[in-house]
Amino acid sequence: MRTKHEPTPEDVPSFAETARRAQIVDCAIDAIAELGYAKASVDQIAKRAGVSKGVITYHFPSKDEIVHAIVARVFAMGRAYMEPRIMAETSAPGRLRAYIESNLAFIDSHRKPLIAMVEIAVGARNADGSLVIGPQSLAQRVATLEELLRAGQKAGEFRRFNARVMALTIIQAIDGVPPLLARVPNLDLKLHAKELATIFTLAACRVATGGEANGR
Amino acid sequence: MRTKHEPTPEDVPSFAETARRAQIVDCAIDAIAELGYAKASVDQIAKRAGVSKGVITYHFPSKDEIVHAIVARVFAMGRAYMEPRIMAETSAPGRLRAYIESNLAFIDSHRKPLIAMVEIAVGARNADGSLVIGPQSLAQRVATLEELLRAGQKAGEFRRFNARVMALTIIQAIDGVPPLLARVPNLDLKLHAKELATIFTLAACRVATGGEANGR
Amino acid sequence: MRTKHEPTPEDVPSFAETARRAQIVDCAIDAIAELGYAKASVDQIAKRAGVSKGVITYHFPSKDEIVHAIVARVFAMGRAYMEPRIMAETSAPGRLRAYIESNLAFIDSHRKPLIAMVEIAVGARNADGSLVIGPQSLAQRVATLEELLRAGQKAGEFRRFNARVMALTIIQAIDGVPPLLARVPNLDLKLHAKELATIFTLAACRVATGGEANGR
Amino acid sequence: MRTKHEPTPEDVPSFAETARRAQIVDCAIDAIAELGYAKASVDQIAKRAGVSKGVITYHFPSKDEIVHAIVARVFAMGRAYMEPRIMAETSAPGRLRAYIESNLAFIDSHRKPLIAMVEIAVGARNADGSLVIGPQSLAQRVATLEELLRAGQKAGEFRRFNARVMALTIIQAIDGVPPLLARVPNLDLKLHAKELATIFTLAACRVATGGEANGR
DNA sequence: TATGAATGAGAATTCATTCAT
DNA sequence: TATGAATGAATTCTCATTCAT
Repeated sequence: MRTKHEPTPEDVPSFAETARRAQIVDCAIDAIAELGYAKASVDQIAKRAGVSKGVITYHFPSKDEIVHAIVARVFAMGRAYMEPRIMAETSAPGRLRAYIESNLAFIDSHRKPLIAMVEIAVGARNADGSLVIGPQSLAQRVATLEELLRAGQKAGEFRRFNARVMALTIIQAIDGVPPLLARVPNLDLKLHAKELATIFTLAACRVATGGEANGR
Repeated sequence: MRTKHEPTPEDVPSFAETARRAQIVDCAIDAIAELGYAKASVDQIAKRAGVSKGVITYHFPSKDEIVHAIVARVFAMGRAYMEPRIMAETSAPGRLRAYIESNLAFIDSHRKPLIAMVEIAVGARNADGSLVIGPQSLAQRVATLEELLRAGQKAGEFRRFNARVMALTIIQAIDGVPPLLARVPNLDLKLHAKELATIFTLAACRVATGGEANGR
Repeated sequence: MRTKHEPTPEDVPSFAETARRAQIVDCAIDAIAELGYAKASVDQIAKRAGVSKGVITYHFPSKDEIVHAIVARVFAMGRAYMEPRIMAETSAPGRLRAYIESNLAFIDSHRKPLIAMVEIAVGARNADGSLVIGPQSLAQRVATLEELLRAGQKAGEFRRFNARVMALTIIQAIDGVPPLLARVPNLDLKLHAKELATIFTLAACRVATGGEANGR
Repeated sequence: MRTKHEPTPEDVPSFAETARRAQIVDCAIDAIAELGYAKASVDQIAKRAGVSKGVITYHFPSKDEIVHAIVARVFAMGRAYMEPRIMAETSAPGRLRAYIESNLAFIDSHRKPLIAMVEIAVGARNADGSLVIGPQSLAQRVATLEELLRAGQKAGEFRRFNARVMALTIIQAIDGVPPLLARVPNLDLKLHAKELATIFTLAACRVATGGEANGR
């Protein structure tokens, strides 16, 4: 997979190598977002990258690995964007609101990658037929949000509810946005984020504070 | 083009014809739900139906028509299931709850068709590249729910909120369920439905009634 | 191929049978002329006849037999049309002119069948790969015309030329007309026939300058 | 889309590319001439070229393009062969004779390509159903020959006749030869050409008896 | 006789992957 | 590293033919 007579340490990819891979991943995202997963052939990706098809297979032994690289990259970018924004808040409702709003803001500023992710989520299968974006990815995100919610319940800021189901529901509502974007491109995501945050704040908080939850 | 003394109408398909088409649609749903849209070839559908590949094309001139038949059928079944259950309620919160719960109940009792619908929604393209399940399908469902919400606002049962966005959000939360099912098959949908209904009741109702909304 | 318990003599086809076969042959001619041989499927023929596909195969065990029936019918009709018109002339040039003009007149009044014949001539192959309209059909027509020409030479009405080649050339010029019609539908065939007749009369008759014309 | 320091023009196909395309066109000609257009599948062409089926589609995105390449090539070769031979003559009868003889000589020395052309002319349809070799190709050839004939009339070398019809007739007589070859392979084309040239020279040139020949 | 469902072979085309240069 | 030619499997669709009713 690598040339054997490499003098530098085996597994440290060169700068050029890294750049090429990044470029290919970018172009693959473009292709998948625009053409759909099924029509995003290696040819199309190569055309967008302005290189020959061979280059792709040189850097990514199989198409699956491109897909995995896309998934890994977008998840990493999402976490990097959201985490500081969530942690900047100190109250549980603040963190919940930050979770929802930063997630949608990330989606808003990375529309193509997220449309591509949706295509991959539904269309891409591993060689054995299993989904590329399987239950684990979701479970991990649910667990993180669940923890946030439970902390709020422990602190008495949230009412008693099934944290697992609430987390799942919030994530579903968020994950529904990218496919929506593919169909309604001029959607106002800021407004949408505010509304979602309000809805779930109203739903999670102790009743008396419901009215205030909407204010900022 | 036909013998002149033909008494029966031209285009009434025979019982056998109808049954075959239904069987093929069923098997196509199975194949798509299990293999994903991309891998659900006509061969696979034929294998599941226990007939030769030619039978499929005999009854459906092209694969696209099978997909359209699936979509039409599932939408029709969904409406048939939900409408009476929603109309049985008289209060706006009751109808909202009925909307959510009957929708998830329908999903629960038709898991495969709805997983197939998700595959189609994201993976299937018309010959011109456009999505088979386009913005119109969504817009129509949103409009229906929006009307329900507005009626509640007019009656003073719901607080003031952007009905369009709320409707969109509710539908998103519901539409997020089938892909969830594909990943977490043992999900408790009854619980999920209750929780969703509570969440959106809390979010939609005038604050004072929030607590009651959860009770039944 | 026939029902066995037929009380009437075995091989006398009933009137209905004959009519059906004629109708099918007609529709096959239409289909081939309009769609081209390759696209003239049994389905298309059946649709034009307003019967089910099975009817076709019932009366014609294989598609090849339909094609052979077309060829036989058109050849027979052509001979029936031309022979009396040729024989009505007594001089050799008169017969030559009658041959050419009656042939083109027949083509003119049977455009579809002759366009179909062209399609068959080039597109149709027997199971063994040989052409359906093979060398024999041509050879027979050439022989007939050759005889006519030789008779004229013997009578001193025609100059000395290679009768075989002249016959071939005339028939080629005639056979070139139907494909021409498919491309130039508003061709004036009467004019064309006159011109052809003149050309070959000039070429065949004894004239003073005949010898020089051949010189270089 | 290409590396920036690329000195060579974008669309100049490599030598190997050109050679492959030529080879494929050659093999397609063979296949069509031997099997007929309908049976000349991509598989057959690939088999003759000794390559896999994929190679064909790699160099020619669709089968239609192979056909168009054949047509373009044969027309170009024909013109290249005939033009100098015609222009070498100075008299109108000389040019007419050269036209006919060089055309048949070209046919004689390129039998397979011309049999293939006939197959394509009748069997090949564009995606929209129109003939691949349509009226324009013919019209263009007719126009060229018509001009030649008119020049001879203007110079007083040819008698008065309808130049359009004469041109059409000559071309038909010539175009009838390749299908003849498919049926009578041992045809003496030299003799045939001489005879055709004589026939049309007799028919076109000013002669004393010309008037009578037309009479009845 | 007639119907129309069923069959299976064969067609074009797309595409991930391999490989020599 | 990069290129682009080559491969062969997979897929959709067409169609002549068979067959039960």
